Amino acid sequence: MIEPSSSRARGRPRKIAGPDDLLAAALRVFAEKGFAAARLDDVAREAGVSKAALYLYFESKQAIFEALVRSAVLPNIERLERLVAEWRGGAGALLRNLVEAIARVVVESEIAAFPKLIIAEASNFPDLARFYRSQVIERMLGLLAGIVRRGIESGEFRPTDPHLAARLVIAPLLFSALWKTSFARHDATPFDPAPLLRLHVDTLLRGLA
Amino acid sequence: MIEPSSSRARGRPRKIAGPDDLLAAALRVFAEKGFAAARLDDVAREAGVSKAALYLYFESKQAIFEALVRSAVLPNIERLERLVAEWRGGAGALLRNLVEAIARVVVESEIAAFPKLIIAEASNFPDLARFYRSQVIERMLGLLAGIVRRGIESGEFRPTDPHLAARLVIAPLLFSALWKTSFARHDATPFDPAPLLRLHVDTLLRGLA
Amino acid sequence: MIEPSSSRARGRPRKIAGPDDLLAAALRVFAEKGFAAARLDDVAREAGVSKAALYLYFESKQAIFEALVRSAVLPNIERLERLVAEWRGGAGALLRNLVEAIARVVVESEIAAFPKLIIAEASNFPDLARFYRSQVIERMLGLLAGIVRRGIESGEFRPTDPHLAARLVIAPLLFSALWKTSFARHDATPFDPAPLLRLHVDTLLRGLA
Amino acid sequence: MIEPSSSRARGRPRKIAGPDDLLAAALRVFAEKGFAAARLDDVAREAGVSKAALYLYFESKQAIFEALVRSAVLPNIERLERLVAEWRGGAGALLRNLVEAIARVVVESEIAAFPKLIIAEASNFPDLARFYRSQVIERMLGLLAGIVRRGIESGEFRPTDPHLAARLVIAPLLFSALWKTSFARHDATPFDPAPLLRLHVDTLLRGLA
DNA sequence: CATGAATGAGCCTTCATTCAT
DNA sequence: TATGAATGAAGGCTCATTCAT
Repeated sequence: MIEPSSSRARGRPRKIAGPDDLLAAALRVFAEKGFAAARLDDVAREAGVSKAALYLYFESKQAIFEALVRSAVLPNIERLERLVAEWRGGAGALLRNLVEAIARVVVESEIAAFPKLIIAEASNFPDLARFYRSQVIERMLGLLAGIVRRGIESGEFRPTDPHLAARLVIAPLLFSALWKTSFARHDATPFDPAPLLRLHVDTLLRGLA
Repeated sequence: MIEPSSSRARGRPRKIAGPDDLLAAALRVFAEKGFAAARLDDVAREAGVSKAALYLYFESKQAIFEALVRSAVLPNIERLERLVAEWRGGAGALLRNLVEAIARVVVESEIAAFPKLIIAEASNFPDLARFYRSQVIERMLGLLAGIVRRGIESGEFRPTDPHLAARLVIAPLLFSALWKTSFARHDATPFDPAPLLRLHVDTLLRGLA
Repeated sequence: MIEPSSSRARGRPRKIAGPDDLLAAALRVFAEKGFAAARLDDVAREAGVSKAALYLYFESKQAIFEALVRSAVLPNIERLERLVAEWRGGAGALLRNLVEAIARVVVESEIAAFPKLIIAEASNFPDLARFYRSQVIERMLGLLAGIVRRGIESGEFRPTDPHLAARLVIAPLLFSALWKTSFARHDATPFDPAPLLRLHVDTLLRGLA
Repeated sequence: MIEPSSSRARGRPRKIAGPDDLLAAALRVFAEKGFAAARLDDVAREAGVSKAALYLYFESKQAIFEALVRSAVLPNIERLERLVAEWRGGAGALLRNLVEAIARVVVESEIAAFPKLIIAEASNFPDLARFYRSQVIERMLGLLAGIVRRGIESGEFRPTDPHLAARLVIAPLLFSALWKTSFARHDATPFDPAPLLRLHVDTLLRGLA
């Protein structure tokens, strides 16, 4: 998870920048410029360290990018998987809950920038794209497909292909994340995906019923 | 529209490369690498001309990118607007038709690369992002919102916010386009968004009914 | 052979720098600083071109070094081999002639810098060292060993190991080349290996007799 | 002399690294890479200390190099001068003895790397080159010239320029040292200059007789 | 004494852009 | 119109050197 010093001891004020802070800075710069257009000068300045300091923790610019992706996604996926595993209730309500949970992350954290970054650089970093696809996308789609399947088995949903339905669940979330990172910047009113996602869940649940 | 020499005079076949060919080559390279990582060497080689020749038609790399975006989107938007204007029938059937029309373009042409490019470079080229948003996104969303509004007025759809519903229509199309350009590359089976989009329209129309 | 424009058409004044000129400049700078301490800025300035121009002809700094070594040695070796092949006379006189020929090259050309460069960088560029050893050193030692063997067979020389004797012939020549490139620079009187090499041949021929 | 802690107080074994150990490590690294390509990281690791520790004893990388040269050569020169001063016998036998003594050092110690280092860096460190030339080369040549002069005066040698003859004595020794440090590395059989140097002395003494 | 962490300066390399032909 | 050749302006990366502990 990319939060400043999230792995540091609580309560003890930190003086120096650790790898997590560097990754947090890198995320901000990469999210802004994209990987190729981002300059390590900017990442270093954003982190408050010298450019050379980046090389104390990472082998190369590409290694920073890879560490960023690898470090930021798993905790969130795992949180969602826990939410699903512990759920006691109907499939529809779970879907609604999941979408709201994801929406909160999209709104509040910088994580919304990852889809943009992955999409932009997938063909330049095929290994990373494969990693992200298997560790994030497929796991999340699998999670959603499982919920849909449960809903079908319980009679809550009509029979459909759960894997396709999972993509239908995701699509407006992805839309919101991309909109936030790419277009919302210049809007007068702050970006709020909540109404869209409420309508999304309402409509989808009706559609699947 | 990015087709080799599509805007050239009919009847007089050309051998040498014109601006449209250069843009077609640029689209292929930009789609593959992204704007920043793309080299004009590659664009020139892809177009079969010298690197200097690019500067006979365009002021700069950025100008190529802008001309690319500006040239490629309007014809398609206009085609869709014509399709909608000429439609005689229900709103649901029109939505289904529109989604299918867009899906065909996504599958068959290189146009599917534009969303990726725009999303990736929106913050580096705010003017271009604004242009794309107003000329493509807003027009398309407006089109769809109009259809939804018509459906609501005719009683075909339940009352919803047409602008939000329009985004729900778009989201799986965007998902398909991005999947094609970023992840489908390494799949064994060729990418086919048709089943997903069929389920999408089915579910959405049920959900909006 | 590293001579400005040696491969250019005679009589037509050249305007632009070709690879040979770049190598000639590189030799001067590498000879002065050594490979690692040499800056491509210096090579470029010495050649009168921009630093980027070096990359029109060579892949990297190392490639320049390798091309330099590979291009400069063969013509000279071949000249010596021709001299030996065409020799009609005694082994001793041939040795004296060879040493004088080499001495002239050492004095007049920049080639004397190669031993220093190879010796300094042999362990950093093992492939290049192997190339130089097999294409220059071994060939030259073979040439000399052959002459010594001829001298022994003709009774001109006493029996000795020709390969060792060849090294004895070379050693003062190497000494002279290294002295020129490393120590003679700061001497008041210009460096002249002739007296040393005269004594060398005199003494060696007496010693081998 | 570069031996671990050779100048330390006798009887008190030390565990931590002193300046002599650092110089010994520096010699190994410089001999391998050359001065410019050697990294202080490597020197520190070779010495088993931190990179910062080098700066407790030396002002700079260049200072290490200079201390290395200054410390390593004088003891050996003095040993040779003592050997010569104490010699009771003919000039030829003394020469043979000297060459053998030097050959042993070349084979057994790392000192053989100095000629390579000095030759490679002479133009980058003119002061050091001057120091080495006056304190090592000139003294050694003077020593040898003195022996030759004695041999001429005693009638053992024919009249020649003693200074030139001294260079003839040195040349194959230099050749051996350079061969060891630059080319012998990749040979299957270990490098042994003894046969060459035996033939050298034999031939030279005959030649001077 | 000793070091881990940090950095300023500099170098190799790339690439969008220009220009003479 | 078209290009091969050339370059200025960075950017990634390295490394000798410093400093707080």
